[in-house]
Amino acid sequence: MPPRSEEQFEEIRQKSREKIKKAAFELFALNSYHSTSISKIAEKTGVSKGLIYNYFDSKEKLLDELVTDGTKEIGTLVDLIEEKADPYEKLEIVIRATFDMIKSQKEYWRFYMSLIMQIDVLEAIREKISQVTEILIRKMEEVFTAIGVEDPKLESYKFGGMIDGICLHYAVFFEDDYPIDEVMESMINQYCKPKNKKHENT
Amino acid sequence: MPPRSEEQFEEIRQKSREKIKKAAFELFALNSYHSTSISKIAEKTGVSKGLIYNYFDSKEKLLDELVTDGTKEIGTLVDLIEEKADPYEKLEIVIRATFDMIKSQKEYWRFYMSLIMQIDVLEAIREKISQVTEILIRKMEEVFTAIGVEDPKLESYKFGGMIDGICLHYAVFFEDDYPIDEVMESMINQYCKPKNKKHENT
Amino acid sequence: MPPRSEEQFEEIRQKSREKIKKAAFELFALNSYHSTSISKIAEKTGVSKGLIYNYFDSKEKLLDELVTDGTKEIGTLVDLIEEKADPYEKLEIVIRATFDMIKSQKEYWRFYMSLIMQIDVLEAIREKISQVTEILIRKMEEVFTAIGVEDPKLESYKFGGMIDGICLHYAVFFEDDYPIDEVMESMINQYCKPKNKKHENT
Amino acid sequence: MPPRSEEQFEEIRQKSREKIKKAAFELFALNSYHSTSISKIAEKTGVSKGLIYNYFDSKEKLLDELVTDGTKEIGTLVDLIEEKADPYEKLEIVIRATFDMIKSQKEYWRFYMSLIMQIDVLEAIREKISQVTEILIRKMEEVFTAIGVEDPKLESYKFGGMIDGICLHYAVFFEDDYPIDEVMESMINQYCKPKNKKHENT
DNA sequence: AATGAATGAGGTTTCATTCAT
DNA sequence: AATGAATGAAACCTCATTCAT
Repeated sequence: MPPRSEEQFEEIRQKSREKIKKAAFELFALNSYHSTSISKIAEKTGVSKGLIYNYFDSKEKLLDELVTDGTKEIGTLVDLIEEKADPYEKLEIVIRATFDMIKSQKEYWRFYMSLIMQIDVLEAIREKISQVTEILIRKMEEVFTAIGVEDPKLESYKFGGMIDGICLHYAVFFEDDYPIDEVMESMINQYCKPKNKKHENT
Repeated sequence: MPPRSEEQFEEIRQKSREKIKKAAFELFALNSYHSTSISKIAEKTGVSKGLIYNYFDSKEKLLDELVTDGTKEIGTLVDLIEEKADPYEKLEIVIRATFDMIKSQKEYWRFYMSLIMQIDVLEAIREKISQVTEILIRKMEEVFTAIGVEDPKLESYKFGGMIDGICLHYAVFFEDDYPIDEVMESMINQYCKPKNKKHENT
Repeated sequence: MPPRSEEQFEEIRQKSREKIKKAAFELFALNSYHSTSISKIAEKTGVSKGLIYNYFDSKEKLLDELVTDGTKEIGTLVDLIEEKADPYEKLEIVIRATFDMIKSQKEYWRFYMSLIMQIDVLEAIREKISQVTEILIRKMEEVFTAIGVEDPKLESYKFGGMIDGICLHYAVFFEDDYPIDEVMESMINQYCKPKNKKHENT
Repeated sequence: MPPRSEEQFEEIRQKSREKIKKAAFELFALNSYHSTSISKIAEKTGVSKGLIYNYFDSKEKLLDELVTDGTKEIGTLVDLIEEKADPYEKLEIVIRATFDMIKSQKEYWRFYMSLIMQIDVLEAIREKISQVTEILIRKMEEVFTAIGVEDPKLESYKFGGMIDGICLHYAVFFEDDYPIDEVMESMINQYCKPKNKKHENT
């Protein structure tokens, strides 16, 4: 009677890891990294404190893994862009995808914003998040070049700034009364329609 | 017959208070509120832990005072806007003043961004910061109404978003290679020139 | 598959709790609540400071539990009274039980006396102790009524006062030379013999 | 122009000392010795912390002086006894004087009770208070001998116990509903009337 | 005689982490 | 794989006391 196969064990391990990460994430997002104790995570997960240390070397490593997961998810945005050919559609997909993501995971986003602000929360984490932003802005530069705007680099900085700024206001500054959908449509109107005059006239 | 005059005492007090606030501010900004201990503040200030409690009722009150100081400063932005009559000039002064402020006090700004992200940092403090943003956006709405854009409210949200987003990228995400001055001029070009065509054509 | 059974854990917990309570009690009784630090309790118990907070939410809760334990014990006195039918025997049992208790647990009693005197020791705790005294005095009033003394209420206040006063002198004021047994017998002589003359004559 | 005569200085000193002692006493009585800080005493007195240390070597010495003052006051009780010749009147004066004192200075008495319970509050202080009690009980023994009761020593212990017990109940245990006057009269009735029958019959 | 800024030891409490089972 | 009792460093905070003026 073999107790359990290797895979079964591995599956149990994975499930436990995920449960812990889910609980930790929600608590970190809701109450901040510092005020969330391992005890609370264990309690919310329904396991013992000791078990958490079976899966994660330390509280910081647990955080690190959460962040890595998150940046991966954001990375899919880049893939979405590649799928479209038309630059205006590329802009639109970036806008829509970003706001969809933030709307469905307000807490998530707030969490990442929160993390990046706290230098002491492991410099490596900060960099990871910053890099994703930078990559996106570089990608947008290509898009604006394709469209043919005057200064694609600066346009891309402003575009990226507006997106992140709106997200910031929506998720963090304003409590519940932010007209996120209308603002999104307004952005799409502004950025994703060929400005005929400009092209025709110049 | 007090041995030192009231004024002498007041001067000593003010000096100590300022020294403590300065040290606290720098540490909070660099390492976050939670990971900065009173001990570290005392050490950096060069005084005893006890003295800090002579001047500030608690760590939280100390933070509160720093925030109040900061929001006061931001409040002057509103005054600047009132001084100008032309709406385009109003927009320009907001852009210039904001970026000037953030350039000269990168750490300061980072500090406030950091605070607002940390839910557990006393709700009252967060609100104080949020309100300032909200006031500015409402003010901008008036300006866009004066200019006669189609949807002043949404325009104002986007404008405010872009400013804060750029600040965020400059002060937090990008290390040192952010072309803040060029981006600023580009924003001024975009927002502060009468768009003749629009008005003429429509 | 818990490595130790629930009962094993429970047993360990109970043992630790009791050890801590015992040490705390002795220190509180000897040196007062306020001058007994958690450090000292931990040291005397032979555990770490942290462990005490595993079992008791705060120093005050620890005190509260000690008091609750004590008042329970005193409550048994009331039961003893009910067991006897004759009022004189009731008086005798109160006297004997009280003095027996105080003799065997001088420190204990001193502790409760000490607590009730310290206004700042959580009003709720003081009330708990006061109530027990009040209940006993009301009970004694019934007994004196049954005996038929002139003013049972006042007699009961005096009786209760004498008992507590003697206890106070024995446990707190006089060091070691208090003739507690003789005083007790004298009280029994005074209170627990039918005063024939009185009843016969009047 | 001599600044001030030696006596004037001394008078100022005495006044300040008294003001400080009064404030300290009230705070100690109301909030306990441990929770009363030098700061609070200084504030209530209207002087600086430093000045208190000009007059009293330490917080403990200040307490010591208060206790010494108090025991002196109680000492006058002994004098009162000597003034009366009749033993019954002696008993009555003790009862009346004690209850008068406690009624007019509930807080005062509570304070002394509180102190004696806290061993760590300087053993010397405890002894001072205990001694006064002991002296009174010895004096009462003489009185009961004069009256001719069977066992004057035990009678004296019970008498002293009853007085202190009633005081304890009145000042500490019962909040406001203690019939102190009636209990006092009842004690006088019990102890201060010649018990003819007893002497006549036996 | 008088002030109050400054100190520093020590108080209560929290919590990441370890480890015997 | 899993438990939770136990640890100990470090957090915030208080306060008796000193001392320059």
